[in-house]
Amino acid sequence: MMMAGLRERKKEQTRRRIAETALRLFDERGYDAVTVNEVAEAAGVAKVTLFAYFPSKESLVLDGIKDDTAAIVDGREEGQSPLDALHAHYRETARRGSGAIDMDGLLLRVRVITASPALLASVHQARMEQRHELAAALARALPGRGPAAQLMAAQITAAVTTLQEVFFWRLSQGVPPEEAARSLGEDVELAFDLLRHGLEGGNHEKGH
Amino acid sequence: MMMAGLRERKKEQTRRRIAETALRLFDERGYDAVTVNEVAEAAGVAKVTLFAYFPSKESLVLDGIKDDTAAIVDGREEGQSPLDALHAHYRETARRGSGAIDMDGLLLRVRVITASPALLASVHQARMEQRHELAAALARALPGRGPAAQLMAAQITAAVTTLQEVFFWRLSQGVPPEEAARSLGEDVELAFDLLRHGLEGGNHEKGH
DNA sequence: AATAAATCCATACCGGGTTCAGAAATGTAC
DNA sequence: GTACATTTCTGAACCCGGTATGGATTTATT
Repeated sequence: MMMAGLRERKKEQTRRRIAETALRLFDERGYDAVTVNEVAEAAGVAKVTLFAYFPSKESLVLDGIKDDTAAIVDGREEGQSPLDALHAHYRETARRGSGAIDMDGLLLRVRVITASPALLASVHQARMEQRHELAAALARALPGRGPAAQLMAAQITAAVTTLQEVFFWRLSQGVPPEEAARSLGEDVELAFDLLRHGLEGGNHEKGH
Repeated sequence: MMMAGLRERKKEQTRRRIAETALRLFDERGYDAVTVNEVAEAAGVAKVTLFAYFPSKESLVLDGIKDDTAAIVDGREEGQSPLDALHAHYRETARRGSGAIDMDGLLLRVRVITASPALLASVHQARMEQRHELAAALARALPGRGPAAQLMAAQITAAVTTLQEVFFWRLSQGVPPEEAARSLGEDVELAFDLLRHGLEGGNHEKGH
């Protein structure tokens, strides 16, 4: 009859316990200084069990941090340009931003990530894959020549990435979430203005 | 009297032997499937010795593949904008391109790299560092607000990266080097046009 | 030939990650 | 509640990349 499974509840519980233990230890002593054996022991499971729940040490931190730009492009409304769709999405994200998700957990994660070169490398790797998917989506959206889509995807991904970085950098500097969210709103407009009209186009105080 | 060092010659020779052996094995059987022990053995040295010459397995392939955009910006002529300096540099690179360096060795390296997720991740990591340096250089060059410099650095790095990728992709598809170099020249102009005037500015056939 | 310095190597070790055989827990049937 | 199948967990051994160490070999100088 399979009635909501007690097994599955325990599994989820164990999974959360492992992830939380790991994040706490990483924050206390640094990602690289904590071994997965310690995490497993502190969480009360065996190393093998830990790796049954998480495929790698990195995934203990990076579980579900994606930002699927390709899906946004693919799912845009008829007649809307890819750039407009992305602009609308990130404008909306910035507006929601402040109160929506739990800032504390997120900020903890970001703190752990930015403190570890290994995790940063992994994040970057994920972004590369995302960029390739976006390039494919753009090529679908505007079937012109290849290199243009790749160049656009690269620049868009770079801009979005930088928005995230600047946002979290502000938060880590102690800027209160509401103000950081407001600045993010401004940065989104700046970023898409740069994307649309170029680095030497507008009023963003650049000489010659 | 130190007469040109026989020691140093032997060292260089050993170093080359290790690197060439590694590249050959990686190309034959794949980077991940070859252990450094095998490389060391095939090159006739001990594992420890290999790591005395190269700091990591990756560096056997990625030795000296950087592309220092920050230095180009810092070393530009008086009155020249950062973007112009970079544009001139890559235009020149594309012109020289074809005959200058040994395409075969380079192409072999690129083939090995693109076939290995681990190496790709490492390349990407290096680019991230390069991007941060470029952001610092841009902030020095045009002391405006912070986020703009970071956004510009991100977009420029993304464009340059994509130029390389498209170039090597063409080569790997069998396009003859001279033609690939010519296409690279065109792509350089396209990329900097996009950078200067934006993704929806010019004549690069984008509809919406 | 003697000596100082550089180079090399065997071995043992560490941490991340996997494999495997079985122990423990859970679900099901009687 | 007992018996059995299935899932989950575990300890131990192992692989690979990388480091530490102490000694052996080669090279350069006198």
